[in-house]
Parts: sequence; C-alpha cells; structure tokens
Amino acid sequence: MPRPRTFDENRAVDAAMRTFWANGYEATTTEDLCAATGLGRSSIYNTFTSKHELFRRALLHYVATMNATQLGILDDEERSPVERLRAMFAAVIDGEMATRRDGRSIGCLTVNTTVELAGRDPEAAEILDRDVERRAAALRVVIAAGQRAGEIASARDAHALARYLNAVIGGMRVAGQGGADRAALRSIADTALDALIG
Amino acid sequence: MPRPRTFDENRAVDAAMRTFWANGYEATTTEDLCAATGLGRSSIYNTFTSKHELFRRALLHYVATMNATQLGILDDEERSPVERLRAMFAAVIDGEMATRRDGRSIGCLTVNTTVELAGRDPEAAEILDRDVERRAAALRVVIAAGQRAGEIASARDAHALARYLNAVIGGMRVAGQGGADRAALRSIADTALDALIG
DNA sequence: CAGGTTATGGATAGATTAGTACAAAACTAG
DNA sequence: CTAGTTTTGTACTAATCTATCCATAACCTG
Repeated sequence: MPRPRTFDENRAVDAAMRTFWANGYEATTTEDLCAATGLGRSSIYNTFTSKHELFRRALLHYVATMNATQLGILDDEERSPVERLRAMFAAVIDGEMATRRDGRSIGCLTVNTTVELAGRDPEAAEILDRDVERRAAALRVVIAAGQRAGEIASARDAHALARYLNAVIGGMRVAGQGGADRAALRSIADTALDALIG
Repeated sequence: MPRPRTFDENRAVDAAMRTFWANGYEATTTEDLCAATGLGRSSIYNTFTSKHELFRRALLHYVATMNATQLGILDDEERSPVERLRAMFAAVIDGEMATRRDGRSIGCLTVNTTVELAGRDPEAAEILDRDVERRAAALRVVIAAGQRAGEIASARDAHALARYLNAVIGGMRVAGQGGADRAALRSIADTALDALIG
C-alpha cells in the first residue's frame, strides 16, 4: 500500500560515495549530494536520516566493493603469491589512473577518510580499522604462502611485511593525489617488492 | 606613530598551523583560529586577510620548519648515507608519536593537505609540489652517495628510490593516523630499507 | 476505485560560517 | 601632552549549512 521509491537506494549510495571520495566529507554539501544522486532533500533525509549516516553508508559501500576487488585478487588461487601481489599493485595503479583529473587522482576513500576524519569520528574509525585488518589478514596469507614457496626471500614475519605493503599502498595513494603518474607509481610498487623478493 | 601589535605574528601562524594540522582546513573555523592564536577576529583579518591566506602562511611555515628538520638530517655529513635515512625515519616516527592522542596521530600537514585540498586549491598544490621536489632532491643525493659507497645495493636509479622512500613516509603518516604504534611504524621503516640495502 | 501509507518537492527554520564596519583604545614621535 | 596612525573588541552582515515541515502526489492492496 505504501508508495514505492522511484530510485535505487544502492545507486544513490554509490553516487554519494563518489562525491565524498572526490571532495571529502566536510567539503561535500547536502546540495552536492542531491545533485549527485538526483534526489531531493526530502528523499535523502527520509532514506538516510543525516549527512553523516549517508557518509557511513557510502564508506561501507566503498570497502565492500572497491577494496573487496583487491581482496579477490589476493585470493586468486590461479596465480603464484608474488604474482598476486603484483596484480594487486597493478589494480591500485589502475584505480589511481581511473580517477585522475587535472593531473591528480582522488586517491582512495579509506585513506582520505583516515586522514580527514578518523581522529574525530569513531564510527568511521571503526569501519576503517576493520578494513585495514581485513586487508592485512589477506596480505599475510599471501605473504606466508610466498615464503613457503620460496618466492619471497625476506625473513621478516608475515605480519610485518603485510603492514609494510599496506603502508606502501597508502603512500602510493597519497602520491597519486600529489600528481604521480603511472610510471612513477609503477616504479614505487616495483621497488617496494624488492624488500620482499630481495 | 602607529600602535604596535601586541602579539607575535610568527607565534600566531604557528598556532594556526597546529589547528589546521589537527583538524584539517574545512573543519577549522575562524573561531577555532581565534581561540588557538588568542587573537580577536579583527586582528586575524587585519593581519592575514582571510582564512585561506592564513592557511597558506601556516602551510609555508610547516614546510619551512618541520620538513626542514628532516632535510637537515639528510644533509648531516657526520653520518653515513644509510644512517641518515635511518635517522630520517626515526624522526618521522618520533613526530608521529609526539602528536598522538587517543591512539592516533594527526599525521603530517603536507600529507593531510595533499589529501584534503591539493585537487581544488592550486596555491596549496604548488607549495606541496615544491616541498615534494625538495625532499626528493635531498633523498636522491643521499641515495646516490650510498650507492657509490656500496652501502645501498639496489641497482635502481636514485630517482626511483627517492620516490619510493617518499611514498613510504607518506604511508607511515597515514598508518599513524590509522592507529599504528611505534613498533608498527618502526617495522615498516625497517622493512622499507630492505629494498635499498638488500 | 477507494483508502491507507509513503515518497516527494518546495518552502523554511535555525544555526553556523567567513568576513566587515566602526568606534574606541593604545602607542609613538615630535 | 598631543596628533596621527594602527590595533583591537564588539556588534553586525550576508551567505551558507544541515535539517525539518507540510501539503500534495503517487502507489499498492483489497
């Protein structure tokens, strides 16, 4: 009996995600969100209750989709461990290039949110912490497999190497926002793997 | 004949810098800046003309002081090249620990600004680009010296290695804001150097 | 087709924002 | 001590921000 929605909630969250991603939380206005989603204020507040809650949904959507793609690459049994790490870096670089405009990328929403909000938004911080842990766990599995197979020569434990690779990815994201091009990012990734392969 | 200022302009810029550093550009209000500097609105606008201009001054102050300290470490002729790189990482880690509150650091103002503003603030972007270039240049000198001395085994050219180290530093900054503790940051730095030393 | 329920659009509220106007205070040079 | 200049505090403006209110439209079920 109720009047049904004329829009797809997931599409709206996706559009909001892209806006927050490109502009950050504070610099995104509710009107920006209306324009991006094509919805009116009423529909947005009726569906998502607040800007902050819509952001939370957008961030969850991001980690569930974008970063999940990277986890899929790490889980790909078809490739050897090091090949998976290379593929993951390649995906990061492709992502940076895909969002490039005026010589700079918009980076990664989780990195951007860590920098802008983690210190004063516990809800966002919790989502980010969980995501980091998931990524680190996936990396540890691949690294340990690589060590067993002899592909990874580093004697450092998988925990430390996973943390390190996570940091490198974050650094590449910042570099992309700072204007690094594909060749620069590729050379960062290649160099980073030297620490594992030797 | 004119009435003199009762405050030190540099101290005001420094206080503003810390506020922008901790909270970001957008989330810092002019009232925050009044509270942090101890000045009234009139004094701030009379001296700095706008929030944006004060931010520009604060960012310049940051790169001139905080990052200059790191450049000083890289130029320290007393130490061997690799020792300089280790000292630089140690300084980064100490900096992250010094601004830690509630388990997270506030990172680095240049990284934070790259993430929050570089894409839509050409003035900030220019300052950041120059700073990255200065840091990369100093790193290249140290790396080349290390390669000549045989301390750095990597055959990659100094440009690529400098870019890589810069990215790692940025990644450590993000990790610090994400909650990484001293041991975690130290392990990232140590692992990162494996790529140069072998 | 009618009744109940929700979605929607437009107007609006209330707070907060960056920035300004202005008068009075304060200082120094003569 | 006084004239001249700048600083400074207070009050204010105008815009913008998030969020809400309410009347109307739209839809499904029975």
